[in-house]
Amino acid sequence: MEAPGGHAARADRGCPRENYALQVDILVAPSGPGVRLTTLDEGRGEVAAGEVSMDLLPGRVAALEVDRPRWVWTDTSALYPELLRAGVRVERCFDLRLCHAILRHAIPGRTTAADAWAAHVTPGAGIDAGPTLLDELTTVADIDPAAVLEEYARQQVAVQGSLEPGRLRLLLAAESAGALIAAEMKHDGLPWDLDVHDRQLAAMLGPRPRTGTRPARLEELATTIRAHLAAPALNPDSPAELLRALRSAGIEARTTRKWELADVDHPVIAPLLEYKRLSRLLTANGWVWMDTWIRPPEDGRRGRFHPDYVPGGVVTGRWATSGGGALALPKQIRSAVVADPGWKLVVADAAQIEPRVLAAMSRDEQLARASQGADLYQALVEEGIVDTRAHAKVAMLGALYGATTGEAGLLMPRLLRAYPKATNAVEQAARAGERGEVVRTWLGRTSPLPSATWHEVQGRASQPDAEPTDQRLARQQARDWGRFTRNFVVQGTAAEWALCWMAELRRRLLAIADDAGTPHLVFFLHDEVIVHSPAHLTQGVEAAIRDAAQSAGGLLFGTFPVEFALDVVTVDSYDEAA
DNA sequence: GCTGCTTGCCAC
DNA sequence: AAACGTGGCAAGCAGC
Repeated sequence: MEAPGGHAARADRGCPRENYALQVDILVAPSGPGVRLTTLDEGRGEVAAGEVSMDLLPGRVAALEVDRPRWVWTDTSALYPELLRAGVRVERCFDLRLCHAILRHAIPGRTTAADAWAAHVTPGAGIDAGPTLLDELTTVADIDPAAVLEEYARQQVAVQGSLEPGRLRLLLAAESAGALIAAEMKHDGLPWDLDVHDRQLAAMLGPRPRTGTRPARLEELATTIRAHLAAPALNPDSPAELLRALRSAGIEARTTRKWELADVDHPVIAPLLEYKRLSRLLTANGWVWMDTWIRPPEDGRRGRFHPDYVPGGVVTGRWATSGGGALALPKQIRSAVVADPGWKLVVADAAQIEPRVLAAMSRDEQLARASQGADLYQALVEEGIVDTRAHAKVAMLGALYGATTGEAGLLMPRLLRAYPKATNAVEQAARAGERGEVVRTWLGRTSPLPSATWHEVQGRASQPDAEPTDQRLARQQARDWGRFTRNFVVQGTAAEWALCWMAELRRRLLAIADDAGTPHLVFFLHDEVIVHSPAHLTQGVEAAIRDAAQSAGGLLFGTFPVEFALDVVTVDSYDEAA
């Protein structure tokens, strides 16, 4: 059986440093019907090379993996799944496609300890001068081995020539580790109990209906809604129809959004909101979704949900997902995420990760002090900055997202006074964005430049004959981009911390394996992980998760005294986690 | 029938 | 009543 713990056994786990000093890279490049493997020594000289057919590749990789090389290949997502299917895993890789995407626009800006995160001008002054083979790449099949080696060398030079090669190297390593983890998580899948899911749906919607018909509960609600609105033919799923019907019933709604309707006093509102809630559940995670995305159980295991994780899929460096909507797994159906018999889920999420990251990257000692406890928001209350935890959260998120109005806007002066370094940091990033400049994360991922249209609008507004509407539009647009760059630096750095956390965790989990199996990552979402673990190993897993978080903090921010608090629980099903 | 846009809602 | 960042996705709907 293909256990998640199918890793090649190693005698010398847990002391990688010494071994990394003797780093050997093995280049994997398509060649004819198979691949060409080229072993490089530390001076990047070729020491061995050979062709291998695709069907023999997994065996060859497994054999070579004993020496713990770093696999250098163009695209983990294209190659690694096949190795995984053959039961072969690797410890380290360098993903040329992902690293290229980072380096392509990296700016060799001057950085200092105080403002290393901050914006640096020079649009277009990326490390590499022009497009390379990877820019036109749609498939890796046509790249010859020499071109792969050339790209690798280029990237090494780019890193070496940057002003923070250490940070960039860490980012590329983390990004590449993420690519391995993403493929492994897709391969292993998230344990899923189809019966629990079906019961949950039936309890809320009624039993599974024939294809193409509404479940009983939804049909009932639709009838009630039609009666209240005197609209016998109304399809509640059509916003346009619904809006017309609401209006003829005397309800002055602008849209049919739930938060707008929630304030309306009318007997149709309650059943309508209930309809929306259930309809969403049905269309997003109902029986069709179940049939499409859950692989049925086999020999003693539960079913599995296998979403595609897309490392680097979000501009900020967060992962995207594709298929099954794994980015928004509703709380309502998390009870269907159930560990296999004899196994547990260890669920961990980083508490208030973005404020903590902001404290570290801005070197704000005051905010770092607030990070010492488990609840940073509560610390703001205890420090007397705000009066309630809710206010602390609103104020902090407002600062990170660029809120100017409402409660967040009102609380902002207090935050400015209490944490000048942290608030300044995000303000600087926002100002840079408003000017159309590039900003960078702590490890050096750079924000995209605004579009040509954006610049045109700004240009038009600065003409002497500019209309007030032009100027208003330009100001609006500049602020929009400023909010984006403001959030970019923090969200992106938090994503870097999370990548390091996972990479460190993955390494530690391999050391926990025993005969029952290897605890392994089965889910990741921005600041949260789920590890599927044999029940008797969960204590070690919890410790590994905490250790990994501390290591990640150290890797990024050295000795700066910021804490990365976690909420960690061991449960049978995901809904039991807070 | 296909494609792309809009609306609305889920997650962090 | 969206304000305030990043995404994916389903259904409706207009246009080809």
